[in-house]
Amino acid sequence: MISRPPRPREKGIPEATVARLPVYLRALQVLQDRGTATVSSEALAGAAGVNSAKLRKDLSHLGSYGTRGVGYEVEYLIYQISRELGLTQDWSVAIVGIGNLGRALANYGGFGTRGFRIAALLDADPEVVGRTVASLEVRHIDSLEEVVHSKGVSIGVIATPAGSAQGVASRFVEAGVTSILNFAPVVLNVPDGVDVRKVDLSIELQILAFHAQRRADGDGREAERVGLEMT
Amino acid sequence: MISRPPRPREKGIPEATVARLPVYLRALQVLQDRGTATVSSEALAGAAGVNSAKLRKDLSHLGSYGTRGVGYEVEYLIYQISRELGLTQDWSVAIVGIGNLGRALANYGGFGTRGFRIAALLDADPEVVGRTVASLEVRHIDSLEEVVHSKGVSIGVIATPAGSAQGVASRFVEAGVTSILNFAPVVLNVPDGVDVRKVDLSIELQILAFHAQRRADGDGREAERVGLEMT
DNA sequence: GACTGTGAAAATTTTCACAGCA
DNA sequence: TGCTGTGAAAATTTTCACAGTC
Repeated sequence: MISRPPRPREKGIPEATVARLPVYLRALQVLQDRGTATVSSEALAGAAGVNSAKLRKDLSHLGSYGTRGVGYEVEYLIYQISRELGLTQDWSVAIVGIGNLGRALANYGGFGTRGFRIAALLDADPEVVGRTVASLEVRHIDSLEEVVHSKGVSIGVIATPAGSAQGVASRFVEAGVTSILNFAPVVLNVPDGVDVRKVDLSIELQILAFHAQRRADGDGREAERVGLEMT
Repeated sequence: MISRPPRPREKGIPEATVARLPVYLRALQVLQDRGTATVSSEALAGAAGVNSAKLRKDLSHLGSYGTRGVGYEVEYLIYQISRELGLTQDWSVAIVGIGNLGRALANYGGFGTRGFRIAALLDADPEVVGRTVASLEVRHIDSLEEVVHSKGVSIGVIATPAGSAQGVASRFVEAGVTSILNFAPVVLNVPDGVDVRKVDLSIELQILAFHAQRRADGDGREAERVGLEMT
């Protein structure tokens, strides 16, 4: 145990913090590209869109990587966050459902953000199978299990229609994939130990609509107070 | 004030609750399509992937729409949630950036989830401008302001490359759009009162990677305890 | 003097557990 | 009896404010 490099905090980084680390990482990479060597919590927080106390608290969960009176060394912090997020290794990703969205995802350069590699594209439509997308040949969904094993896929991305998503998820799980990113508008049912995240356009729109309406209502009440009638 | 229909809770629905209402709504619509008239908090919570206490607490913020001993009437609850989310009116949406992703969004049927209407597609590339996507002609980004006003756009969707996103956001804001859904991997800077939500593939992947690594580390420690050595 | 790291307080969110009603 | 609605407790997250260190 003594010869191990001292991993600062083995356990218990709060979920809310984990969700923000990628944002900090991106901000840091922008700074690095600009040649900035050092950054204060204030400045980094600004670039990441959070307040500086939160940023410091978040980073403190990883360890003491800053220097009082100075700030954080950009390169070092990038390395530490990357390591914490598991980006120092490569994750193999399979995308199922090569429709408009799947194609967009496959071609999305940012996918190749260091740490992720698209290992396979799968679809059920014979029309699509065999085509080349993002320099990968689309394979038939039937080969999901084979592909997962041969390519060591550890993250499955589901970009199918809603109706097919649960089936694909179950097959991923069955094949041993325990991380799933779901773009289909359904709640996936998976066993404990499987991590599902969802990205859902219409949910986001609905949340925006709620706030927009609240703003409008507020204006309405404003008008009432001033003596106008609403219709 | 007395002749108004009694709006249960004018104010203060917790943000966490707002974020889940769309999920409940979708689950309810599935139930409705199946012809279910009534549902218990237990059953609806199951379909939405949350626990029943949370569901009941969430719904209690809207008012008392259930019946003790029975459950919730599906149709009525759909109406109440829709109204709360502002889906009983139509929201005009403009999408900027008609690349792979923008096309996917434009063609995404679920967009037309009652309440939203794609009013315009905009792009900067002369190659793309003028083409027809999802039965809409793509217009040049220069007409953003004109389109926002003439079509009454209230939600702007940004699907441009990272470098163009801030500029587009500022133009949206300048034109009076106060709700923005951002797919570009940058933090947008907007004034108070503007609501930005972001959808970010690579952040989601990184969060998945974090948990996947943690599971793997756990297994490692497991192995250690059992006397194996890691390499 | 400047800026981090962090206890402690405040705010928010989740969960519990049961009173109350159909 | 069965299931909602909700106070109260627990857990999590955010914010404050300042001691500690470079």
